[in-house]
Amino acid sequence: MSCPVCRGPVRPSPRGRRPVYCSRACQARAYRSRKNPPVPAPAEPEPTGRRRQIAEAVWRIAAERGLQMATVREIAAEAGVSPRVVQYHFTSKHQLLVTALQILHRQNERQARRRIGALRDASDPRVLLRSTLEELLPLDDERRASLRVMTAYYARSLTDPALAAVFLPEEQPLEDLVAALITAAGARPGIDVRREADLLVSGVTGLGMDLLHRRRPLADVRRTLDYHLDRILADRP
Amino acid sequence: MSCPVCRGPVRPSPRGRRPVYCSRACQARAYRSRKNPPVPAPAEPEPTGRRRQIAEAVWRIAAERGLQMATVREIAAEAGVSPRVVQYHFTSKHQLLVTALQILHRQNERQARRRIGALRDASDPRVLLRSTLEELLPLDDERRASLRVMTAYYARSLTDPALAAVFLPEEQPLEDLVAALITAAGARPGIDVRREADLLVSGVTGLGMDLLHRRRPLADVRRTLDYHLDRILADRP
DNA sequence: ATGTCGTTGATACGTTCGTATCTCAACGGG
DNA sequence: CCCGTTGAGATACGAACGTATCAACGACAT
Repeated sequence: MSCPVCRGPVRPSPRGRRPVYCSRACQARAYRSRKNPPVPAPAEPEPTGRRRQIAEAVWRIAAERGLQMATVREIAAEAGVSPRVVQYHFTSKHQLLVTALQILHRQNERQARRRIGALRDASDPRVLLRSTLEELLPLDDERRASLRVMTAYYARSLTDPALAAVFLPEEQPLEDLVAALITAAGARPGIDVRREADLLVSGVTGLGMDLLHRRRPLADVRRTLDYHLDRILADRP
Repeated sequence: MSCPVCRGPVRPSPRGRRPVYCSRACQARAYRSRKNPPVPAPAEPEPTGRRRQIAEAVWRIAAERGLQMATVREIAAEAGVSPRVVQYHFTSKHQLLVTALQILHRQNERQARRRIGALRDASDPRVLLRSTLEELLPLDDERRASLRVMTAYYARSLTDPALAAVFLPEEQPLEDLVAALITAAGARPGIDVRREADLLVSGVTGLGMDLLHRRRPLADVRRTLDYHLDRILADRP
């Protein structure tokens, strides 16, 4: 209950943390003597990805336990920080949720572009189209988790304009891309590329949700997809 | 090469034409649904009274403000009863949410059957098929609200086995119905009815979600649906 | 040596949550 | 007439929620 430097009395504060030192001078002196005998330096691996680190905690909680379990205290524990740190880096919980969705949204887009871009040179347009569509399916743990998070956010966005704004602004670049890929791969005569792209994209979305629920085996989805690609695309020589 | 009825494997025959169905029973079932498309009895009426009154309050709150706003006190206020009454008629909040989902699920099915059944006599199979698919779209306030509620529940069911159990147990009667309706309306040669039904149902589900978000105009969805029905079904005389 | 600034720790505040408890009115059969 | 059962009101309780407050910290500048 006394100042560890000058042994003098410490005035208690009416609120918040109890003071340790009796004055700013004693605090500085304690700091200096603590630093002079230098410790090997614990070396922090984290530069300052605090906001991202916290956002990732939101994703994990939302994917595993649902968005309603993403409380400030849970998020902080999952991120390995104190609740105060969450509070500091995001002005409110709502803003945190919106930001976490924005980051995930951008990352998904970048990830998909990267994966598809890797195939662009080496393979034929049909493989490219198929990969683009499969990008929407929960084919590995990462995409499954991401799809679960996006699903939770989608439901909440129906009653939260700030979240809806993250989903909406773009005007259907995915459908455009799929339509372009169909054209590039060569459509059979009589095929309306736009309408086929519309049903393919929304259909793969729906099939992905069935996969999440395990309401349908993956092989079945693959077979359905193959059938429709065969149907739409002209035979290769 | 699987049975279009039960999806099981088909044993090839040593003589003659390759079998399409895995058993005589499946062949007969396909014939029956081809001749007389399903849409069975209107089923039993829903329970009335306090429990239903409270369940409806849950739906309204979930549709308008989201499932996370459905607290016991809010539900009671929306239903016009005291919180104690909610507590009395449902042992816990979780059981209330599950029950509300079950009732809505059954009601949706009954409603769809009724609406489709009304068309059964007067119109041709193509109209029947189209109406069945449009039943999944938010075409009026009632269906829009219902779809919003079901979407919220779907998201939560990913992390709640009791809710998932309401969605899962049935083995794809909707896809079966659509497949039967396609067969009844007359498919073009080369069409795989099963695969078409799969993509149609999941596609309409995805398009319905786009409609909820207003990410896509209704006329666009209607045109996409028309295109695919034209593509699948043989021309009528 | 002290000041500044971005960051974090510990705790407090006021509210709302789901649920439990206690109470009473109405009713029907013995 | 008593008494057990059913339905519902009023209120309490402990936990968890989002957020607020302020001292302490560590790096750097002066």
